[in-house]
Amino acid sequence: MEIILSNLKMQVNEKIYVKDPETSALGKKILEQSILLIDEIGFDNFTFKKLGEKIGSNESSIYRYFENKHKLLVYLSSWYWSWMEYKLVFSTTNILDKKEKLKKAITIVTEKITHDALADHINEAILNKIIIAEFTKTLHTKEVDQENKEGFFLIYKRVINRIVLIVKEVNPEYPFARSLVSTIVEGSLHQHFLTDHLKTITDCNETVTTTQFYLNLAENALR
Amino acid sequence: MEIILSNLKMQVNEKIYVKDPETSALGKKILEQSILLIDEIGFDNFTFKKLGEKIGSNESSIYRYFENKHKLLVYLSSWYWSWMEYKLVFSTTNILDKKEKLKKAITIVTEKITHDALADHINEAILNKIIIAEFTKTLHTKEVDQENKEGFFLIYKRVINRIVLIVKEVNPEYPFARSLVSTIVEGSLHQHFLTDHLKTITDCNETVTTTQFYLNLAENALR
DNA sequence: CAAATATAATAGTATTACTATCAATATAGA
DNA sequence: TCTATATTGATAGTAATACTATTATATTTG
Repeated sequence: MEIILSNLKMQVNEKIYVKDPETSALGKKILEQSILLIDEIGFDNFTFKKLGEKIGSNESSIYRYFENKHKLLVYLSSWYWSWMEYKLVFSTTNILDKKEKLKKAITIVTEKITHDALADHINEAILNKIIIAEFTKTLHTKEVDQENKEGFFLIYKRVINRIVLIVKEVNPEYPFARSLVSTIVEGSLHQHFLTDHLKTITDCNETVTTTQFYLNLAENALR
Repeated sequence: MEIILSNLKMQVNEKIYVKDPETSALGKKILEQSILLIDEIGFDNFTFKKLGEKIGSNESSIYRYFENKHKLLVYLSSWYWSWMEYKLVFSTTNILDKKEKLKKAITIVTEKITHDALADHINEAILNKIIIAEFTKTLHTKEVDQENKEGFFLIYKRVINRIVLIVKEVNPEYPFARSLVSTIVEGSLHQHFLTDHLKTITDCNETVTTTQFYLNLAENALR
């Protein structure tokens, strides 16, 4: 997987950026360091000025890549879900047993990422932390319908619909495949968040994992 | 229920506000009109200046009730979950059958609110819309641990833990009661959001409801 | 009626979220 | 290698945001 992924460029909708950050050293630096800075101070306190200082670049240079910080977060999220899609496709294609295939898929999307490091300038473990803490903000805006039309969330939706297909293979009669999968994908981010911050309303921790909870939930739902 | 609730003051942690908005006409106007304005323009575009203009009051007067707009959103959320707790307790106390009790509880927390109007200055249907669109933002901040310590999310957690108790009555062996309930409560807000904005990744709509999906999910999980 | 309290009006600061302009530098092509 | 072009950096500036402080004016209460 490492060989394949390190040669692949994650696909991100062109409308998200002004200039493709993967095409220059500065662009890659923006991606790399914005992940670290958002993780450090949180997306709400994150500004292009602070990022400029961190990378020794001017604020105005960053604006040449992204219109605003929201679009940067949408970009990072798209990158993340594109990466997730590769992991998903790669790990499930050769599994013949349908139930095993679904198990693998659920494991991939619900696991906490701890040490993957396939693209040199993107730290996937920290990006996963950002997705857990901030992904919801990419959707919860007044512009969501417009941005959805423009395809900003295509990859995210495609990841979900790929798993929906696997669910339908396991149980074609189950009437809530899409809601089940979107609940698992979004819910697992939420459970990770609760494990980190509101432990009294989750059972997930180091020993009982989010993955176990959702494997159990899906298995019971599709029986 | 109407008589009881209209005489009850929802409990909200004192640390959330500077001055209790329920104690004055201006305070109530702030609550009433902030709900309408946040629904109209979205929380990100909402400012105390705009709210001041809307209610014919000065920005500085609003700051005497709430330190900032984040605390106002936390207040509105607490009010909402406090109201939800009353509905929950009131509707489930006299149900003896455990499964029926759980069904009722899940129905209460997953239903879309369309016409309740119990507190004269708070429009619960619009508040429910705000909770669907914006509640996640009260939790996803860098200050979440500090604010959790100060009790900002107590009522929300209490609502979840009340339902957890009912789940445990239905099936004491089930090992994921807290995660199941937090998934249902948060997930149903998410499914409502998807129904409104990303229809391709949900099965919930006017005919197949979010409530039906979660009733089915919980029933299968606890079998 | 006086005292206390609440609200309004005004002004001011620091930060944010940009945009515009121009100079410096790197790069790529002829 | 020279030159044109693209890229980045530096500076400046604007409008809006997120407040704080002060003082004046109502309003309530004792």
